[in-house]
Amino acid sequence: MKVAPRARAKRGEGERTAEAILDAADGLLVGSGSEDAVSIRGVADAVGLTPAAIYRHFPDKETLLFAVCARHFDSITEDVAVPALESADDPIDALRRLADAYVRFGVENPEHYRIMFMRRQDHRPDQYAAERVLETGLFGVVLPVVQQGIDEGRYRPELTDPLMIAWVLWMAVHGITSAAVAMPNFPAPPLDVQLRATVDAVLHGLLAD
Amino acid sequence: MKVAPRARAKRGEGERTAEAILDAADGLLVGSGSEDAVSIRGVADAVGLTPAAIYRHFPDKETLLFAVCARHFDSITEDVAVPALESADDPIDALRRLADAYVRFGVENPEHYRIMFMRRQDHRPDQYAAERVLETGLFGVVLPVVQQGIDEGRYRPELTDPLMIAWVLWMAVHGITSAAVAMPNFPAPPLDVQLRATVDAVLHGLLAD
DNA sequence: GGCGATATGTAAACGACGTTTACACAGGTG
DNA sequence: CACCTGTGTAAACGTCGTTTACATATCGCC
Repeated sequence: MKVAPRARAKRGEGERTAEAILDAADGLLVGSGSEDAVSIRGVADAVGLTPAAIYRHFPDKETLLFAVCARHFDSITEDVAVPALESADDPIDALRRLADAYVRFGVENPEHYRIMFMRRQDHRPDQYAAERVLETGLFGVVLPVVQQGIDEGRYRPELTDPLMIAWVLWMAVHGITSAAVAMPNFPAPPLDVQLRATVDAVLHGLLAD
Repeated sequence: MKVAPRARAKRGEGERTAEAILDAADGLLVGSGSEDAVSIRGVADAVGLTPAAIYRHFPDKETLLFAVCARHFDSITEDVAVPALESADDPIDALRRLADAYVRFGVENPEHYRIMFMRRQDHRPDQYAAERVLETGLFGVVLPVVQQGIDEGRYRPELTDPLMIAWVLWMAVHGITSAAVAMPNFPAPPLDVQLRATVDAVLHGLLAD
């Protein structure tokens, strides 16, 4: 999808070009549903630049891909997590709604999810290391909710570490999401049934009787 | 790692060459720990053939990679699952041991695990479709164990579908394994602690009081 | 107002990759 | 013996990420 050459950006306007590159890359990623379809040359064509020009804005392809996904994932907090929290009755109901939102976001953006959470460590640019993933991974939102549940005495008394509780929950929804992303044609129970059963079981195990 | 040219196989001996190719590819995969390091040219060099000769034995690179991983995964049943079952006291203890073996196998063969369970559907050769994964995924071993637990009345009475129980368990261990494979440097609890907490919680949720 | 520094961009190439095509040859079968 | 087929090679194709050398426009500064 070649496009008319992009007008050269003025000095200091490079950030606009970088945004256009992100838009183009995201468009290719969403449109094709495959990371392989996003090539530097393809992005350059789509944005009206030369391949080499991409490297004025991103050090390599991995960083570009992660930047695309980070933008996508940033929206999950505002568009998905906050509404889920606001409509929840209590800190346990909130977790159920967050789990639902998380899985839905993952299967609706499968290639973004895979790039973010299912790649080799080596393919992860430094600035998207573990700490940052903790935020985009919704951990920052979930932890206070878990803490609130602890404070209200909702969990089994021996469970005092919010990180461990949040981790168990994340692993459960991440398992479902990554399996759905990697094996969408699997003869598995419907996604909502899976999720319901898993969250029920995990919460049953975590909550006080 | 170029090697002396391989003696031409006699008619009908092509299977030996295919095995040598699998060995070479597995060696590269294990040695490098990265799928990217396994190139058709590299495999050809390691086995003493020309790149084009690889295609006499495997239709494409994906199929070769999956064949390598399938061989690796076949060993999990014999070497890992069976011993775990034999040393178990009861069908619930068996599940704990299987979960342990599963996660350990995954983190010890991370690239094999990723290729098998964390790739795009499109990259999966037809013969390694969902049904086959059900076997290599230990489902064939787990299902009877779950059924036995149901028969013994160990699970909550409303849980009557062994597939759903097995699925919930698999999603939990798959979540842990795939997270460990994709993000080994994550500031997470130690793997055994995670696993213990998750399996405890899930089983607590699944089992009768 | 010119000048140099720098941000932005291009043209061309490099080396590696998966794969295909055309060809070669050996060995079992009729 | 002739032929088919399994096995293998040489050479090429097109694509990819990336680098290098070079161009040019714009801004701050004297």
